[in-house]
Amino acid sequence: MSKAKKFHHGDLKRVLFDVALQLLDRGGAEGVTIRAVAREAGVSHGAPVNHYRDREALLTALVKSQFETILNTVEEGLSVASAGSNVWIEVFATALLDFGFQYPHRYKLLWRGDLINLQDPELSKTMDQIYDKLCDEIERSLPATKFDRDTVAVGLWAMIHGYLDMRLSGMFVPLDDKVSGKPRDAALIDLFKMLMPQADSVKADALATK
Amino acid sequence: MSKAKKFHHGDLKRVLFDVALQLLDRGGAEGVTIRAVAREAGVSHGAPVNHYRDREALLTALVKSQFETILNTVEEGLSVASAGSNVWIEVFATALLDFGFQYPHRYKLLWRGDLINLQDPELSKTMDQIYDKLCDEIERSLPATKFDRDTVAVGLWAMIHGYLDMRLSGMFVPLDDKVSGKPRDAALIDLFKMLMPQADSVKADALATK
DNA sequence: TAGTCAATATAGACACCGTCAATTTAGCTA
DNA sequence: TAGCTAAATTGACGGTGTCTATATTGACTA
Repeated sequence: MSKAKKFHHGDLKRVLFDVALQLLDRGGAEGVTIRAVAREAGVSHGAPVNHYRDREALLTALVKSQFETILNTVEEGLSVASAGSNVWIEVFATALLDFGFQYPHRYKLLWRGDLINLQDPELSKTMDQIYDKLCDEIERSLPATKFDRDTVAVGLWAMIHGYLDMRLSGMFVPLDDKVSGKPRDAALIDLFKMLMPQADSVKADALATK
Repeated sequence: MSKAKKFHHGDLKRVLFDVALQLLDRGGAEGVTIRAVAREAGVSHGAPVNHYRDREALLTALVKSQFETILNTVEEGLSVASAGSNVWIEVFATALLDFGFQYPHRYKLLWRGDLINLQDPELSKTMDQIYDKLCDEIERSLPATKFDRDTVAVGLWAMIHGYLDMRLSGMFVPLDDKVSGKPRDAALIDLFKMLMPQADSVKADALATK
């Protein structure tokens, strides 16, 4: 007999997870309270402790699953990218940007180190996998530059994350790039591509904005 | 007679502000509660409402003051920077990085759009002033590129903010750049400088493809 | 000097929250 | 069927923000 459908309310752990994700999308991390999740799941406020030790554990589970989603998106994108090109920049950037704009509250939660358990080994592992994928691609397309591949990896991730974070915090109004006419996020990707040395063709492509 | 030192506990508004900043540095935004601030100020939990409408107003006041500090640092740095050079990149980046590493909890609060009042006109004004300073410098040192100056401004700010945010969230371990031997944040500044025309041959070349 | 009054501070209440402890329930198994 | 154990309930505790009614203060006025 599977773990599911065993007790009073069936697979409560799954229900709690789904409800929590729903509440997150609706009202942000602030709205994901143990009591609200229990209420929404039709269960007493003390029930969740049997499945998630505390609020931190619940939020950590949410974050873990979302990083796994992002990892999958990145892996899928890279699997169809041609080697040697710097399509990986777009793959990685759009994976984050699309996710962030589609699920702003989920994205914000990813970086709430004060609410989740950063020591969770599964969480670290998933994050490392994403980072390693990024580094692998840099290594392949940037054999030797004056920059450490980690610096390029951190630089790209930082720029994308910073842009998303500021946008999702409502800190500034997004306008299109006045030169290329592209949305700002696309212009930022082009900007970053300029840092890639061997990409004369790519650079030309990036700059050939009409 | 000034507003200060007028009632029961003297300039309570000032005391509340100072205590709140202290609590912020100690325990992050989570630790800045109306009741804790009142307790620390030796006053009843209902007293603060006379000076800050609610918690959001108190936190917004903190954020406002910190952005003003950053603006001052940027202005001072720019006042001694030679025109036409790329020094503004360092001035802007180090203003944020130094502030963030010195006061991590203050920095994190700056971007907690869910805790503060983003509509506050004084707050928007200070943020706009910082952004405009940045754009002015870009305009002066990058007369004509394929990129909108706003894209360069957003790109720099996003990269610095993203790096700081990830570092302060405890999301990754900082290592030195293996090529230059510099700390990662310094390497990121160098990375960004490559986008500026008068620095290296690579980007001058790229920009020449206009 | 006595009186007025608005600004300020207090104290209590309410509805939340997370978490803990004691208790009851449900489902499996021996 | 009896017993065992995981799961769920219930109630409590201390914390939070914010709202009320009440009391105090201090500055100005008559």
